[in-house]
Amino acid sequence: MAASALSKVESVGVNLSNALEDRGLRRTATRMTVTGRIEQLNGAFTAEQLCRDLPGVGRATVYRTIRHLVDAGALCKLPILDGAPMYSIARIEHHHHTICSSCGAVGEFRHSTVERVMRSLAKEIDGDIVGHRMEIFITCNSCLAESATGKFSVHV
Amino acid sequence: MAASALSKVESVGVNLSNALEDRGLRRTATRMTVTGRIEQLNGAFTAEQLCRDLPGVGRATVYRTIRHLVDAGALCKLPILDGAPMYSIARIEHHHHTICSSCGAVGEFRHSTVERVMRSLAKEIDGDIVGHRMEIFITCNSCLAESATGKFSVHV
DNA sequence: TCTGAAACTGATACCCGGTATCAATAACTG
DNA sequence: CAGTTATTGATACCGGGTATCAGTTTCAGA
Ligand SMILES: [Zn+2]
Ligand SMILES: [Zn+2]
Ligand SMILES: [Zn+2]
Ligand SMILES: [Zn+2]
Repeated sequence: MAASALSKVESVGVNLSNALEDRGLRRTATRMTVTGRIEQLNGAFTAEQLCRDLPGVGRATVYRTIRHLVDAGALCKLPILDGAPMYSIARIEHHHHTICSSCGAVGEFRHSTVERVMRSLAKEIDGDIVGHRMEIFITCNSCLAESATGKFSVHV
Repeated sequence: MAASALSKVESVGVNLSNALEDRGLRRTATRMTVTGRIEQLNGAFTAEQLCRDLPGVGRATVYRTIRHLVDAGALCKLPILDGAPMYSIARIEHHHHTICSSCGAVGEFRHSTVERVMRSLAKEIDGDIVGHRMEIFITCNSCLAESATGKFSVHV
């Protein structure tokens, strides 16, 4: 049988504090607290959310740690129109996001056809393609149940 | 001959002040100044840029007018990771953006294959798809010439 | 044309997310 | 252990954007 073009993003065992260490940063207790919390969360989060979850850690440190992780490629940063960016653990693989327009829940997916199309675009776009980003706005199943009102704006 | 899957976004004659009037807003001199300036600019712009261009118009009014235009669907708002969102006149058609990672220049395009793929994704994604967004990061031709350093970050 | 209600404007203060500063502290090195 | 360097977090600050609100403009109706 043909494999589906859509595939889940594998939850590769990423170790965030190793990612920091690999950048020459020290493995401190505070950083372990932050990375530990991020690893506990299963899904996307905002910086403020992390601050709330870790009242014992200074705001600056939370933001700095997130920035380090993004720089290390261990977190991906997802721009949210009209809102703070969200972060999620970046598995090694390239992927895209689904965002529930109602509750803001973020999911990840890969789709081989999408990537093939992107590749084929290269011939037709002016300039050198250096990357791309794609988000699919959805109403997630749990929100469908409650048929909530839109909270995130959508670029249709 | 077969039409290319890629097409330029038509520069439909959009009248921004009409768009405001259609929402029940008054056609004031200040608003004409703002919409006039936006129509002069050919391409994407930031709110601050518009404020600079129109020192005679209050910041609040510039931001309010932009918001009205976005609400009216006459401007599209493009999230820029690590930067202020950019706006461009929203032709009626659905489209996507190219962003030069080096200079920030924004272009628009449509690609029928992309839309077909998005449509086909509907079967495989959990929840109801309500929209999508896609940006292609490029190094534009003029930047290629100067091989400038990256300024905008890219979600690879 | 006058008049009052409603809309608009812009100076201001404020909010929010995020960052620079910097003195105090912790972590390494030898 | 002592010196050096990295880290931390309180604080002040910054940029983008919005709420407020008094003064001005618009406009429908008399
Ligand atoms: Zn939802
Ligand atoms: Zn992709
Ligand atoms: Zn460029
Ligand atoms: Zn599309």
